[in-house]
Amino acid sequence: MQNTELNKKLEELKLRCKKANLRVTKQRLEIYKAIFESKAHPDAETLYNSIKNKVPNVALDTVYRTLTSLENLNMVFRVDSLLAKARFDADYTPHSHFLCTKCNEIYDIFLITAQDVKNEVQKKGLGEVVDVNIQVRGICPKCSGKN
Amino acid sequence: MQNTELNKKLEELKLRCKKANLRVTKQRLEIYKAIFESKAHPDAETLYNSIKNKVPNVALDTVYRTLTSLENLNMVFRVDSLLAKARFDADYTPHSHFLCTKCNEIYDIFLITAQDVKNEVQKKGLGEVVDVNIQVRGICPKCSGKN
DNA sequence: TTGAATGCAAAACATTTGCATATAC
DNA sequence: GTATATGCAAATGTTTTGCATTCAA
Repeated sequence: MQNTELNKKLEELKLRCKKANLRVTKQRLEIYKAIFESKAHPDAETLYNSIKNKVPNVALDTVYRTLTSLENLNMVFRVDSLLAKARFDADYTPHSHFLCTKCNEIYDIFLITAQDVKNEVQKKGLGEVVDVNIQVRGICPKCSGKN
Repeated sequence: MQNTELNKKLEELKLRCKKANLRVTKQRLEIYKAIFESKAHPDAETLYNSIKNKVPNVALDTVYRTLTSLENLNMVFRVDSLLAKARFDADYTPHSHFLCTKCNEIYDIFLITAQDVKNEVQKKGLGEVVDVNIQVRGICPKCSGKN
């Protein structure tokens, strides 16, 4: 019995598809497998190329649509930020950002941990730190009340 | 004497322009002012609209070019990630990402602080946390050696 | 059978680039 | 005067959408 971990995940994916009334398609399974098996945090086009041999006629837009559904099923997530556009800041006092998924607002939050992260990365020799970007996604107090 | 803080910053901007052999233009000053004065982390189009009345003929691409130069001068920075494309991950074990600015590689790094951030945000009532995204930008050990 | 997923083509959107003109120095 | 920045237009690159067809349930 090989790939137990992957097989477990694939069963989980099938289960979640069923719960969400989504169909289990070859494309969804192959795209998920490709992400699971890669350590390179692939983008849509990379995934498209890596599954072409298994799903010859697959289209790039199917990859995009599949990524969105896998994301909604909480089977994959994006490594970059959720923001569609670049947004800018001139405030260099160390702070983090709270991105509200409801109102799309970005709030500055001040945490004690940004410097800690920098220290920890340096100390562990993981790389030379230029800056630390802590993004917290969630629902802000204003939106919490609303339905 | 009003706007001392802003004026200081504008002087700093002029100084850095001179050092970098960049010209001090009305567009650069106005775009910087608009970012400095806004708490909303504006995007390029928002900035474009907010300076139109002061620089009537300004073009959107000038805003983009100016944002790039302000970024290079370390007068502003982007709130979202540096990644041009969305990249995906299927690994839900709590981890952070080290983005190397040289090789463009994304490395998983395991820090003790992700959970701390979540706890701190919840405790302070800043919002309901869905997930914490810690991105560290820098230069990875592999690239550190190279020129 | 039937509604959801796919493939194809075209559109949408943010961002970038080429080039002639305007402008800071 | 000269090199850089700008404005305009067109291009680029990623992602999304409309629609007819295919396919999982």
